Amino acid sequence: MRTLIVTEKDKSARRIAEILSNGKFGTKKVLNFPVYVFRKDSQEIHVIGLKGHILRVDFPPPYQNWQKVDPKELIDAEIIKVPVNELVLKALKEEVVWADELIVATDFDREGELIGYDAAEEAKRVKAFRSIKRARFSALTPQEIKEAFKNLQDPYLSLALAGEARQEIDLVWGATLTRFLSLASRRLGKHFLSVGRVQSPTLCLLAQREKEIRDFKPTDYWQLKLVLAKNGQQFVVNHEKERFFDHTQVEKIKKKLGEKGLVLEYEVSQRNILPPSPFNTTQFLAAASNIARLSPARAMQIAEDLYMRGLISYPRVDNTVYPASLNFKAVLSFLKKDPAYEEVVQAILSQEKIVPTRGKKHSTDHPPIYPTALPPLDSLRGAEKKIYDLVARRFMATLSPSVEVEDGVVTIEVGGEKFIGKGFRVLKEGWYLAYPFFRRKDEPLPALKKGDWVEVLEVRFEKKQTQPPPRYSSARLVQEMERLGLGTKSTRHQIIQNLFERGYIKGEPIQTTELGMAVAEALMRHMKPVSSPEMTSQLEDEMTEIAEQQKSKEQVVGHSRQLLKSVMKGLEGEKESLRETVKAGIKAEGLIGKCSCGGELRVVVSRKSKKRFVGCSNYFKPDGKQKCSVSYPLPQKGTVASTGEICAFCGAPVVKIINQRKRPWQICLNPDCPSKDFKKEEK
DNA sequence: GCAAGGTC
Repeated sequence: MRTLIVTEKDKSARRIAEILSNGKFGTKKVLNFPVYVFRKDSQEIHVIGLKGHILRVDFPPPYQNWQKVDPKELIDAEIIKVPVNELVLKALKEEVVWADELIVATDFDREGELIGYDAAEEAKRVKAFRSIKRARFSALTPQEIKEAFKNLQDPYLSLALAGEARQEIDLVWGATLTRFLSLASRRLGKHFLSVGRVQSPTLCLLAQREKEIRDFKPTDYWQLKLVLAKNGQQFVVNHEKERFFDHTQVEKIKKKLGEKGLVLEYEVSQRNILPPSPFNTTQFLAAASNIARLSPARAMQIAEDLYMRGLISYPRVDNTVYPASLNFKAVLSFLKKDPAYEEVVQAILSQEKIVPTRGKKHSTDHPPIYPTALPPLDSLRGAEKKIYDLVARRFMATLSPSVEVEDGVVTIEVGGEKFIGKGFRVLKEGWYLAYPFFRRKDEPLPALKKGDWVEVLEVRFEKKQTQPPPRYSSARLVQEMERLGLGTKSTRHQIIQNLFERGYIKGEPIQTTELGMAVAEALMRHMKPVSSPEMTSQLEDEMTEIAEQQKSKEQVVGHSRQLLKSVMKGLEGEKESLRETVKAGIKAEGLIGKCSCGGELRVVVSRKSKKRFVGCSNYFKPDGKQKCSVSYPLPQKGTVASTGEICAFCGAPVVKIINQRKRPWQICLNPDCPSKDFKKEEK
């Protein structure tokens, strides 16, 4: 008997061969693809790993011409399956010819079932099989694998069909609306405007936040702080009223303040800060962005590379709970060989009992991301090193003891007003030793007790502005997408990358471009279903129904097609307005305001100095001679955003400068504006 | 040149 086992990827093919053969297997190459070979009793077994999906869905060639086909026609068009990679398919078929029994051992989830189904269908086209069976397992452990192959099941057809429904619905909606929007706004070729079940709600989320920021009207407020000292040690306290919206009130208080303050209350308390949970993809991407300053797409690319080199475990994972089978001591013992980690490992091992943290998401797909080997000396550089270090440190942090801190709160009376001071001190470093990235600086209060007198050294009167909600960082966005059920662990970073490539978003934290705003507006107004995450959650429900045979694939896809038809009906006669919306958006990009000559002021980058400034669109008049020489300098760092406002003093446009990690900053563009002299005087 | 989902 010749048995062929097909898996989703090479790594699992090898692992399965290893487990079923008790380590005694050979490797051969078929068209350069590894095939793992062993014997069991009278059975000859080959294991081959695919590379994910082997087929993808598409429309037949006549539908490929965007100009000649009305997008509406795509809704009911035939859908064909085409090979993703001819070589993989060829290698599979060669093995199929050899075998007389087939076992599908792809991942046990919807997409895995579909990959297995496609593989089995392709195999059946080569020859008839005595049997096609399915091994179901949810982890690549010896127990699970051996059990699964002892209890072979039938393929789970309805689960595969649910996967097909997902593919077809995504294609039909994506292609129809992408083409419609692109044609309507005449954005063709590489400038096409994409629409999709996951990317579009994500864009709308960002656009809504952008709108809130744009519409936000900042209010001035003042803070009153005192620098105090006790026995020469300085500390800062805030007035109990944290924000004053009327500065005359602060002036009054300032006059009352004396040179001494009385301690009314002083409290010190201790608390523990628990170590972080193990890394799943989302948590990892968030940390890579916040700590290593890498985009999710870049971080994922590096993680995949480290995984392929055997240095970290599988990076595409939802699970945040280590399996019982993970040997912590073994990992710690190789980490200990790195001088940078030696002390940390010692601290972990010195605990009476090592208890790893657990996250909220518990599944058995893969273990959370952890280091699997120490990289050879100097083999990693730059970003690779950062990512490995992050994974190693996070792993060690999850096994480390809690951090112990001390909080101090003091209430001090000065001139009849109450001021509050807060102190913070780390008592035991705990997991900070492994993972120091978010360690707060110690800001201890001096030793104080009720009734003590302290000296007032300085009165600080600070003017501030209320802040709009923050922009999403890539890290926050990945987390938000996970929370809303948008995309998967393997696709979220790519979807965000896509939005960047389409020109819908830019920068970090993420800013929605004018084009992105225009597209989002069109989506929310005329393509409602794809503008919200509900389409995905509904699709998930319906796919469960297909898998459980409560609905047929045809029913679900058919219903989805009807809905799309009604969306397209609503778009009839909207082509012109869509085109105008998009056109206006593109024109508005970089626009700062009106020039006194009637021209438009926009951000221009000097060809010579590569520096940016604000220039007028009438710099050259059509006759090529006369010109408007109005220009304003700009700070060279940060994003420049139009506020639509003009300065009350000089009439020049007011812009917002958004600098990473600084608070947004509104300025009048005119460097000689009288308002600036006024401010100098105020200080 | 369309989507989203696997994997490299």
